[in-house]
Amino acid sequence: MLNLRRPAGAYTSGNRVLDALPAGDRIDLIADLEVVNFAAHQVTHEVGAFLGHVNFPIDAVLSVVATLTNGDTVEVGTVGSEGFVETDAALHSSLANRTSFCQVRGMVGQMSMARFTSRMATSQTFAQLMRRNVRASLFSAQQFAACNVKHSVQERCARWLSMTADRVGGTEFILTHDLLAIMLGVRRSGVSEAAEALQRMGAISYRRGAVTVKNQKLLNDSACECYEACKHAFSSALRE
Amino acid sequence: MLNLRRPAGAYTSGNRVLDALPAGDRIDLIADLEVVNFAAHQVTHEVGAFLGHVNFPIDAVLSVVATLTNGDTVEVGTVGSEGFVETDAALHSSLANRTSFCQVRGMVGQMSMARFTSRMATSQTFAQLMRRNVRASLFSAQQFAACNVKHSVQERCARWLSMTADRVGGTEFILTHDLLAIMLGVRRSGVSEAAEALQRMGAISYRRGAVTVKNQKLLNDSACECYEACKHAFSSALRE
DNA sequence: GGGCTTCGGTACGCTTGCGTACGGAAGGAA
DNA sequence: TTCCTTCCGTACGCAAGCGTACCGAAGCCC
Repeated sequence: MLNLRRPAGAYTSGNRVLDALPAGDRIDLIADLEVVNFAAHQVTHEVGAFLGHVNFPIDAVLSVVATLTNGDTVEVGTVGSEGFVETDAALHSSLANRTSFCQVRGMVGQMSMARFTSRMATSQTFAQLMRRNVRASLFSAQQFAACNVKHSVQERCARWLSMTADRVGGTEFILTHDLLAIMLGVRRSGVSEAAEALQRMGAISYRRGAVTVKNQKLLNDSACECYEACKHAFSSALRE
Repeated sequence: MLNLRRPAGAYTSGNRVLDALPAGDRIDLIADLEVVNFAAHQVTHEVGAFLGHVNFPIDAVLSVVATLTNGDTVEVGTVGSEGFVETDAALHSSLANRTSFCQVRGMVGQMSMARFTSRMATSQTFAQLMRRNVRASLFSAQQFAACNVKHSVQERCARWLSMTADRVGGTEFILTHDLLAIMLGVRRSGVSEAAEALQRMGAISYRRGAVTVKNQKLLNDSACECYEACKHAFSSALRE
């Protein structure tokens, strides 16, 4: 997953945004990135907090959530190795607009805010990549807004599982129905029913606290269009 | 509304983002802005379109919508004189990620993409203001995502009407129940029922095709927290 | 003024999903 | 092993909102 040095200086970090940089820009990332492990449910930063560094997921999956005054929490963004969550940093702010936390445990490459800011200022390529990613995050949040009002619980479950499966390396990952329900803003038992249906059709199987994707295509097809839309938004942010 | 020149060179455009610029930066806005009138329902740009210019509303209200493959359309952002809709432009892209159109007719200050880009490059103050506004737009889209899944039709109606009332100069504006229903992603008759309730309590009154805010406080109090949250996000983007 | 379109009031049965609750089972802790 | 917590299956009545439909009225066009 993490390939610290290759002969031609083609350092790859494991984060696809950083790896989309031209090889020359990537070499000195070694000095800038500290690889840390995030545990599941570990909060990366609370809303309003000072952003000390920017997190570039390698095989971890991070979630951005909006917290309502009654304590309800709804997921408004998810990021894996195709991005980073600190959109505020890329918009020259060092205060977090939203809380985010680790959804699926794994490695994250951390860049200090100072290094990040300095790279933004000195490398147009870097800055442009970050901005494209912000664009994808905005698109994705907008898509979620429409999705949440137009698509069924089952479609949204499938969407979430599809998205997460893409971001996790393997086919199995840790997840309780309860947490997924909170992310989607629905009942726990609603998720249990949807998961049951997806399992019956052979798309997934699950045991206590973990999901396995059995048939990726079936799962994707059960998801609403928002899965493909967001996937496309993030992948084109890397290539464009 | 539009004050073309004042003695000390304190030109004000009527758009609060532009007017938040230091007086020195504002003077030459005269050359950069063309004030045009948008008709209700006029599309400012379709998704995927080339952005020829950036629209800074003066007394018009613009909406950003996500269009689903079945043709359903849901509002994912609204902007009045406190912002601008072309977040893509501020992120150095000249392609529109979303469709946007004029919700409430009125004046808009248009800046060509070339001028906008050049200002972004030459004035850090300008660029920073634009980025702050993008941040508010992102925050707002995220809030909508949570709102759409957690709040009732009536709360969301009140939220929308409160937001729009703030953006329109006066207390009355043109609006059909049908259009509001489309924006919120709900039934037309659902909006009619909510509007009836808001009218009964004395918050608004309406006639065929138009709404009048009778009691702003009552209306705000009927709205969900998302009204205040978004209002705060956009206003702090101007001050911070 | 007459005709036609658009808009809003209202109603119907129906579906989805909510809130809640209870019990069983998995699996970690002691 | 036993206990205890966490997680999931399932069920119930209920509320919100959907899809649809019909009608009358407002208001525009000719």
